[in-house]
Amino acid sequence: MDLEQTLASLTGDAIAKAFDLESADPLLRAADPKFGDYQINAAMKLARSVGKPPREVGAEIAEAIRSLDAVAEAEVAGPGFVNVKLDNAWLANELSLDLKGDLRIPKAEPKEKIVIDYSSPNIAKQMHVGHLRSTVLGHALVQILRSVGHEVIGDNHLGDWGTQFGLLIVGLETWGTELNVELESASVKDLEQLYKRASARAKQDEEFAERARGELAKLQRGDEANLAIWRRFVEVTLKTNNAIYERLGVRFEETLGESFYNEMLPGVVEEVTSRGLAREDQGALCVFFKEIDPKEHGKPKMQIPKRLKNQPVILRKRDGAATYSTTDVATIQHRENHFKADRTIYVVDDRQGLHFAQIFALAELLGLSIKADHVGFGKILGDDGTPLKTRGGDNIALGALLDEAVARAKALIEEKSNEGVLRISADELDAAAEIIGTGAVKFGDLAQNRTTDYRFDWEKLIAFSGNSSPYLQYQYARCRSVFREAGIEWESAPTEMVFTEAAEGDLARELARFGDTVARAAKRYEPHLICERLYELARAFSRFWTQCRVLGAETEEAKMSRLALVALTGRQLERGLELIGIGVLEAM
RNA sequence: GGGCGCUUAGCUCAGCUGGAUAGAGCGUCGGCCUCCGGAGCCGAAGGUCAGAGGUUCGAAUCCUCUAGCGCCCGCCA
Repeated sequence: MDLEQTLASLTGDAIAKAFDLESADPLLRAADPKFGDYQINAAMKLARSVGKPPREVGAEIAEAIRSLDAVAEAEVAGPGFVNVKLDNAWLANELSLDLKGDLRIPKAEPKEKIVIDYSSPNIAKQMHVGHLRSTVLGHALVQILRSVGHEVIGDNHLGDWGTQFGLLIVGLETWGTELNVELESASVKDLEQLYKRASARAKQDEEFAERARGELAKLQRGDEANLAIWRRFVEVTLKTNNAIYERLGVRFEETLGESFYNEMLPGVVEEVTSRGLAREDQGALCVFFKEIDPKEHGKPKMQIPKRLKNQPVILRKRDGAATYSTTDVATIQHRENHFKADRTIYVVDDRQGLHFAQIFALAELLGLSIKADHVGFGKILGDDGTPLKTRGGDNIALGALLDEAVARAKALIEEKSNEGVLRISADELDAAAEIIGTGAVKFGDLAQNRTTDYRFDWEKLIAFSGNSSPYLQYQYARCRSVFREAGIEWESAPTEMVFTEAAEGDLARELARFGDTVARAAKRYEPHLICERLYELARAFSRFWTQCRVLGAETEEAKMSRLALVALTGRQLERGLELIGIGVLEAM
């Protein structure tokens, strides 16, 4: 259900009617529980225009909304706050509808077609922690936006074209035999080693660098031999990455790397130039935003952001090669023209903020109407507050990171199983560890506000207590366990509810907020809101669990009602975790 | 030099369009297992929200300035 939207509209109408207004914003806010469930703060704002003291206005608002079915109590307090307590019977009915109606997540209006650009690893390099946030966040956003009704295309914009391939080809020629690396059997790790070596050599050895540039040029001209090598690089990298995507439960609708846009680049350059948006400078073709007047490009209302004025965008280097800016312009055009997308979202770290601001401004000047958002995020830091690396200073491979998470999960599951706290048998151990371990990594990442850097901490992640995914998975397993105990199918849970105990009402109030949270997470691109919601829900459930007997309830009606609460809790935990890409276990 | 961002409890972090006494987790201290799963529940201690001004009935939140830290800025992506 969409509790907040429903309440806001019900109370807003009531207020408008009471004060004879066209419409009114109730300024509805979730309240501190000691004051009620929600509070309406419109009285302070309305007081002036109505010409009455705020408290008096508040009293009238309280009076006006008291008759609503959804409202059990409404009282004015303090300077004019109106504290609202929800009606249990109304709430029970709404939650019952949620249970029958697949949670009734509110749909976004209008429905849009959205291309989400995420993960985007480079070819011939292992995926590392640097790709974790983009992959996990992007995947979560795909599912969240889909759940509110959008049509979403996930696109893996591979770094599969560029200068590294010249170096790789020459590196392979030079050290392939020595390092026992053959094209047919090379692993991504091998390629990464080759690249490092070649890159270092090129910095000191001009002749070597020149050879690399030569091979690159051949590749870019479409030389068959080099293309074959390049294809092999792509193939082996994708195969390795797919194993990781599989573990993460990530699937892309499209994998259109930079190379895909290659043949469109001259057209982009031509178009930008012919529209008078670019000019040559020091041999490079550049866009100088400070010289552009949007009015002359049919964009009278457009403001060029201040941050774009001081540096140009380079579309073509002195050597004639296009840059990633050009590719990104081609990409955004393709998303509008080919996919007919209404919106495109780039899940790429914050450091590229300026780049995307440039691309979006350029796209607008070129007359594109697609909406574009850069969903940036901060860095993952180690214990010492610097970007997370291995002791040797290398990036930590994503596969290795997941392995460690799973190993740590496994050790802890074994320990807890021995203590009798968990009931995971030996033959379920590996599968459970995989779900719990990878889930913990994802949750640890997604639970953070994406815009800030965060400190990666195994202890916190795998401690399995507090705000963590294992805690949520555990509460879910409890939900399922009651039904097994009761001998009732999980799918055919009772749906009618009656609340008598405080803990039931408290849990119901948490359950009522699920839809609003998903809607907000979708609107703001913030999966951490879902993490927060699920954690609040799980805590309320756990309190309910200690205070209310389910199977041992006093009456049959109470038992059925509590089973319904348990079922709805379980469904929200499962769906919420699914939205952020985390699996559950029926028992653990 | 220009631009973007950050600064909240001992530590790690939430805090939405401005609302009442700023919240969690971890850690610390103290309670709770005749009862459906204790990875649990209840409670306590712990804060000049970096600092100074301003707007407002009301500011952690909006504006300005200052300090500290981080990141970005023409031929890498």
